[in-house]
Amino acid sequence: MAKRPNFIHLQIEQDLEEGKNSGRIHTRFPPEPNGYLHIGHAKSICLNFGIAEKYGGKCNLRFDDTNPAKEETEYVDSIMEDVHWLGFDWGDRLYYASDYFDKLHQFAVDLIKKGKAYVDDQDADTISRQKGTPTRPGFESPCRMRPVEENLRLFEKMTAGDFPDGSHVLRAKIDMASPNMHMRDPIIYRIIKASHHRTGDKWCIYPMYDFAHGQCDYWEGITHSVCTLEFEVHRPLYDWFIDQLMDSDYRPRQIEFARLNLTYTVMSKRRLLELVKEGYVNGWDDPRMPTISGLRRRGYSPESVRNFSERIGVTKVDGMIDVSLLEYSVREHLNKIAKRVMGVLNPLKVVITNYPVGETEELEAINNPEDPLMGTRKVSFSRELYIERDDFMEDPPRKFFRLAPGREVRLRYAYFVTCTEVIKNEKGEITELHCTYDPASRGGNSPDGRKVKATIHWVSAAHAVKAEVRLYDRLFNDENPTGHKDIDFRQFLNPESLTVLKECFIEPSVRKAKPLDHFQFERLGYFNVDYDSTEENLLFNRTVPLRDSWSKFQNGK
RNA sequence: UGUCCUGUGGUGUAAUUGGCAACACGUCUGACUCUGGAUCAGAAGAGUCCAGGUUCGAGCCCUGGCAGGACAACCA
Repeated sequence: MAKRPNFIHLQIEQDLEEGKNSGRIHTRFPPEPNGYLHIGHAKSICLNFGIAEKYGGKCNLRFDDTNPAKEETEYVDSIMEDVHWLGFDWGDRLYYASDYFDKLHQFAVDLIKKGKAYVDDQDADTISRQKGTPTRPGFESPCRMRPVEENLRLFEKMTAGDFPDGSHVLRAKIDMASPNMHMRDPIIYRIIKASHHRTGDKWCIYPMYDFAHGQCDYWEGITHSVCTLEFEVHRPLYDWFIDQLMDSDYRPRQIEFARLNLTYTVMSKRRLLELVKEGYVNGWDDPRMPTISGLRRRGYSPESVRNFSERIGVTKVDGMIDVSLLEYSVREHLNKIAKRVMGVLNPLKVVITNYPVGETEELEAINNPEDPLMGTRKVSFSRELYIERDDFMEDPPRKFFRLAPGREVRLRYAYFVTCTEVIKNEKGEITELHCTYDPASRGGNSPDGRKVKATIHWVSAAHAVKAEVRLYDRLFNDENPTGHKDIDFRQFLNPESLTVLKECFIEPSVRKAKPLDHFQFERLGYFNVDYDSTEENLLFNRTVPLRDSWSKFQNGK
């Protein structure tokens, strides 16, 4: 896909022109391992790794693991898997904020010695109240004037674990009257007596994110710290820390961009975690989840996610992207690569009354009309078939082109058939169709050149394999589930987001398919094989339906 | 009564030094088609948040408004 430069690229190019960092470009993707990555992170990953690729630079993967209470190894593993799946690699540059705990601690001690940090032993409420509000200045803590020696001693005791959680914090001494809340003597270290996923029980105190992030960037030689808009107001604080640290004119440049919002979805790890924990979905990788692992299981390809990221662009405008753009991106890619296959989701039996009993023949079908190199395959035809229930109407409206009593249609790659009889049960439900076929139309064309208005898909009843197919719809039925003041986002959960069809019949060529293999079920949509699928119990997920002007017409009526 | 950020078709992004507001998705036509898919051709849809100003000329520069968002976790 053609990549056009976004505003961050332009700023980087300007830095390059000015000869900053002697032409070096180094970015990083810094997730907190407290949940699975989602499509919004994909945007950031594509941006950061993309910048490195574009300018011949490097991109680090760094886990921001400064809060042992929320972080787990499971998340670390999933994040690495997802970044790789998207097609990016951090080489030997895998880092953790926890790699810098010693340096950070030393830096804190240095700040104390310089009189720029102090231990506060007031409770959280009091400290919070003293901070003021965005429109009112804060006032100074009585601990602010504590002598350096005492601060050093207290911080040492904090480090040694002599104090309980929450009893003491270390604060930077900046300006309680600053119009920027983040400069009002921010807390930089707090006591958390929890075991850390990497450092174990070595530490009782942990740096705050704000005290770690900028310094990690600095120590890693990051030239461009790309992050989301909400950190814009933190930038002066990060700069303040770097001011205390820097020994040359090198300083990472932070550039903020707008996080991704998608219609009909929620995009915060906290809420996604709630959906998982409360059982509204079946785990982080439920195909209805906007997580990278969910999209993967749903059948999205890495290419389609990357193309989507490219297409939406990068700006500072906090907007909302239409999911239809994401869906367009998968269809676009899958159309090129997915093998075509015939499958009947809601089967209706058809008997070809003039076809010999017990006979079977092989017909040739094209695997992908978009790509001749994908070749052809044989599909078996016989007297008893299944077609899609939706492809027959006993009393069709004007614009319905498919099968109806007395009407002739083409069975794809096979024959022209005409419906001669509709069989019903006592309840008046259609159970079976009788048709006749035209032997001269073998392969799908009639020698006399007569036309049919529709081609429908089918499978041979005797040859088809049974499969379970899961149809997914959007998880929420409101465009902006979290955008309503007094209504919880769960209220907008779509009760029909998952439809399980257990009696589907697919042509046998899919039997050996492996999990994650993509298919187009002709005329229906793109489907992929689920992780839980086996040769005996085939299981497909619908990635996205095909564009469908007939259903659009129907719904519009 | 703050600080910072952002306002361009329905949505998302472009517009070089100030020079006919462009592209994609979506929508609607039509062509073609053994997928009501894909493809191809075309159409509608904004005068750039508002008001002034500078200029031959402003989406872009200046002034003043308005609207939306972020910031008051010992979260990141």
